[in-house]
Formats: sequence, structure tokens, C-alpha cells
Amino acid sequence: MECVSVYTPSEVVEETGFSLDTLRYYEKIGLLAGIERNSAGQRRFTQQDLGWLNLIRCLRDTGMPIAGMLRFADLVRQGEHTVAERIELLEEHDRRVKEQIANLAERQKYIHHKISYYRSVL
Amino acid sequence: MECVSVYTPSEVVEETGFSLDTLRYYEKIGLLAGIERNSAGQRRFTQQDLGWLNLIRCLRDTGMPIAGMLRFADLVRQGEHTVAERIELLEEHDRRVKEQIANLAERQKYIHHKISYYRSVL
DNA sequence: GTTTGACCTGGAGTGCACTCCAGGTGGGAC
DNA sequence: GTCCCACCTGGAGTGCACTCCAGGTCAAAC
Repeated sequence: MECVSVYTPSEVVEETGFSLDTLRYYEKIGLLAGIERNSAGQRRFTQQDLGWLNLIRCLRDTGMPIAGMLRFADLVRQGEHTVAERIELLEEHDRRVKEQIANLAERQKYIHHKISYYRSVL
Repeated sequence: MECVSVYTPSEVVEETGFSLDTLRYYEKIGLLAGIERNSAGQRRFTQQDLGWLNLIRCLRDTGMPIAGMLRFADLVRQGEHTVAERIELLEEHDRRVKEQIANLAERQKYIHHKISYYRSVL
């Protein structure tokens, strides 16, 4: 327990569900930037880093490719004047998520249909 | 226009949305079996093949891995006595689709939340 | 009769998103 | 003071689902 919220790699793995390798990979490709290090060169994550990772997880789990997340990360790094663009990017993504849900629901109907058919021939 | 419903590869590409390469790949790995050929060795698909491809598309688009579809194809090939198992497999898959939808909806809430936040700082 | 185009085969290559590995460091527990 | 374990690096390897390619066949259009 530390006074200031600083997290070791294993704590971040625990909290975010990303593997340590994935965290390093994200840092390598620039999806995670400015992660601090202690004197021994080990990563020390802040509360803010955790927040960012949470957003990354959300975008990833809704099917945004890494290239899209990198674009978003780039906007964030450019500062406050890109907020409108960030909204646009998120709204565009939101539309795709909506489509995904509608699509899944539609396909699911067909699966139900198939199951009923199989039930009827049992 | 033929009297009997027989489809050329390009017609199947048109109707199913799978690429020709994908159709060949599916045949190679055994997901598509018993596709007939004309005298020149070219594929001729039946109405039944199209029905199967439709199901494949549905399962694929809801995230079933090829290994799962191969298991299903195997059950179908084994004949009528596997109907109960097919129902089980489809129901298991249906549960995962349901989870996917719930998950997407949950994540979408967070995206909406983020968008509202950005709107508030504009 | 030759050109075009849809089709064939086996096998190599691609893109994505990790995941694993070898070899090494540094600090706390005993 | 030594042992262990979490961590480090660069780079190679993996799994999935295609996708592309070279070289060839055949039938119909012109």
C-alpha cells in the first residue's frame, strides 16, 4: 500500500486483465506512452495510465483495430484542441458497435430458427 | 438459367459473399464436402450447398471459430442420430452470442459516457 | 483457329494481435 | 550473503483465417 497511487506491472495485470507482454507490446507500438520507471528501470503505472488502459480495453473489446486506437492516442497526445475530433472518432466507432449488435441479434434469430427446426425433427 | 438448381462458383460468390478462395479453402479443410464437379473438373454447387454456406456464414459472423464449425460439419455428416448433439452445440454457441451482445452493450455505455464527458469540456 | 475468361491445383505469403524466449538485472526475505 | 522472484530487453515465433500466385485447362465467342 503506497500513499501515492502508483502501480507495479503485476498490479496492472491484475487490475486490467491485460498480460504483461501485452502491456509491453502496447508501449512498444506507442499505444501506451510516457510510462514512468523507477531507478531500476521497472515500470510504474499511475492512476491515469489505468484509466487509459480501461478505455483501450473498451475500444479493443468492441472491435476497434489497433490502428484506430493509435489514431485516438495521437489525438489525445495533441492536446485539448482535438476534443471535437475525438468525439467524432468515438461516435463513428459507436455506430459500428451498434451495427455489430444489430447484426449479432439478426444472426441469432437464424440460430434460434435452426434450433427449433432440429427440435421439430427429434 | 438452368432448370435444375446448380450454381457455378461465381454465382455462389455472388450469393454468399464468400470469396472464391475462401470457398476453395473451406473445401480443402473439410468444412465444405461433397461438392460436385462437371466434366471439366469445375465445381457445381447445389441448393443444399448454398443452405450450408448460409449456416456457415451465420456461425462465422457470430464468432464461431473454424474448429467449431468443423465439429458441427462432422455431426451433420454422421447423420440423423446426432441431431441432439447439434442442438447442444448451437445452444452453447447461442449463449456465447448472447454474452457477446450483452458485453457490447455494456462497453457501449462506457463509450457514450466518454462522449458525454468530451461534450461537456468542449 | 485463336483469344478470352472462368475455372483448376498446390503451395507460399499476408495481416493482425499478440506471446514466447534467452539472457540479464536488482532488491527484498531469510 | 545468497537465493528467489519480479522485472527488463530485443527479437523470434504463433495461431487464425484467409489471400495470392504461377502455371495450366477448357469451352464458347468472334
